[in-house]
Amino acid sequence: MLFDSIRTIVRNALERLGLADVEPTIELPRHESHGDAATTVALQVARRLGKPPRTIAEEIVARMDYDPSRIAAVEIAGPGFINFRFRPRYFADVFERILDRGERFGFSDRYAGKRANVEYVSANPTGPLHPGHGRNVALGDSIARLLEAVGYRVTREYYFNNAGRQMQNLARSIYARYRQLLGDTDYPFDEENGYKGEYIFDIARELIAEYGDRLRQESDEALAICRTKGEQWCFASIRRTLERLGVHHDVFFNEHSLYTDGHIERTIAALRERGLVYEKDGATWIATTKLGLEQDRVIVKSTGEPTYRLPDMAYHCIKLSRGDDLIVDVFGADHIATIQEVLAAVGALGYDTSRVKVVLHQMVTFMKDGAPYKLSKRSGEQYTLDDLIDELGPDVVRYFFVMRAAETQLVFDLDLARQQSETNPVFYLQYAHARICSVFANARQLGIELLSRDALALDRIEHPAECALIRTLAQFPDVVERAADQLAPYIVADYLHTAAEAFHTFYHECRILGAQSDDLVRVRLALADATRTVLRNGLSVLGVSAPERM
RNA sequence: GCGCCCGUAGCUCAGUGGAUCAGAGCAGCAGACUUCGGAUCUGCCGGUCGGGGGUUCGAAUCCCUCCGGGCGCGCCA
Repeated sequence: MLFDSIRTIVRNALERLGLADVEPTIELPRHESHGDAATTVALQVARRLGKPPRTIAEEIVARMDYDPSRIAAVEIAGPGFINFRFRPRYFADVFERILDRGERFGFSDRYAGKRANVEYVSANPTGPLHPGHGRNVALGDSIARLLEAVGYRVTREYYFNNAGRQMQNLARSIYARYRQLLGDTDYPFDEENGYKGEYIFDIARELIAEYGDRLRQESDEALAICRTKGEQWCFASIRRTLERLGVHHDVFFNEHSLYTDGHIERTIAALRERGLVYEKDGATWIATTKLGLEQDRVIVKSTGEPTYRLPDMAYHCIKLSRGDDLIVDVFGADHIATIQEVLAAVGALGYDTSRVKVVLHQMVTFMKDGAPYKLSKRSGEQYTLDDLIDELGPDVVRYFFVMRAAETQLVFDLDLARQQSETNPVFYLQYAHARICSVFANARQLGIELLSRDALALDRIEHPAECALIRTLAQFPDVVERAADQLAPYIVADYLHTAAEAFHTFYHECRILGAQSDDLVRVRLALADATRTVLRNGLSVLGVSAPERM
């Protein structure tokens, strides 16, 4: 948006040079002294033309046709960069286009008509979400919001397994606590595999309230009741936590349905058909070495039960056959081995795995009292994601988890996050938004209305801080698109800081309601309003609220 | 041992598939409107981009190698 006119000017010059096929890249120079826009197109074509880039730059500039009331100077610098300097009129034109987009500024329809599926959280119902899950939750949901911001129709999916060994352990854990609470204090608890959290006692207490001592006679039926009760309790807990973070899934996919629907059978048959399956030591193996991986893996144990890999493969076959244009899996780093096997197998079955994008985030290290704070569901620790939200609020939690690139090992200092509440990056953004809202409240009291684009005297824009703010705002749509393409919400978080900063600087240097003329008051109010839109839309992508006052 | 990720300022991190003087936040130091929210703004301090090779006119960025951290490498999920 910022460089649309520049791109046209450069394209036309290239055309006159017989280089109509070249797509010039226009960039924001790293240093302000290098102007407002720069193109490296002369360097791009230097090799092809066999001429020094500076000479080419001169030829291009000589053939440029531009409006001197918009562009102050075109300079050739260094090895052949072409730098442009804008006049305020140029920024006024850009601002006009920002205003045209209104409330939707920053969002686009670039991928309109496309469908995306984002799978995240996918924690099994064996306990409350722990803080480490927070990164997956925040990352996955922000990615879903980002994709929506560029036009995708997004399905948010949660994959879970409510059968299998883990659930048996849960049931046994609950049953053991149930018996102990009933007075059978020597009833054995499986220290190795059992879930030790306090919440198991809570579930057991609910069972006592509901059934009294009627489950005291140990039976399959009693365990089944424990299992069902445990699943319901855990899912309720998980959903409550997600709700607090503004996260809602459209589809809860039960792994068990893969068995009842016959998908497991069909997948294994299809793999067998391609000669990728063999029997050894009583188990069934997949020959992933034939697909370029390190070693073969068991897909059906000698007991006849599939390993987790097989349903994962079947599940991805289903996801790929639904017709989504993009499938995003948000996983923790511990899934790295699995995802390779799954994609290799599914690819061998003829599915186009290039539609699957895996966002693999590294682990989170929580620091408390200056030391790593170990959090494990089975270690008996009580600290949960819910506790973290209690302590820091949903906005801080969401922001902190997405503020860094997924592949960094996030250090989350619980003490710092709490203390930081005054210089917190989240509050910096929210404060800018609240401040703008406050200006509008004052404007309303003075009877000053926000004017429509056509009624604004945009030629009154001349202050450098106004131009700098417009320059920053104009980048927002590109930032959103880049973040969506890279599935990287941190890019938006980073950008919002520079946007808020540009506004605060503008606010200090330019009086809005006290500007010299009514025209200028209106123009600056419109600038503040556009900034508010950017902040609101940007924060919404991150799932962070934009309060009107704080 | 093998695979993937990371190593940039005291700390946490950017650096858009190479190119015009290595950037930001926090911490530290020094300052700032008689008026729109000082949860703000301005400036300063601070880095042989983990080490060493290589490719190039040019490397934080690409290749090789070593060192240091993380996560995996089950007939657990």
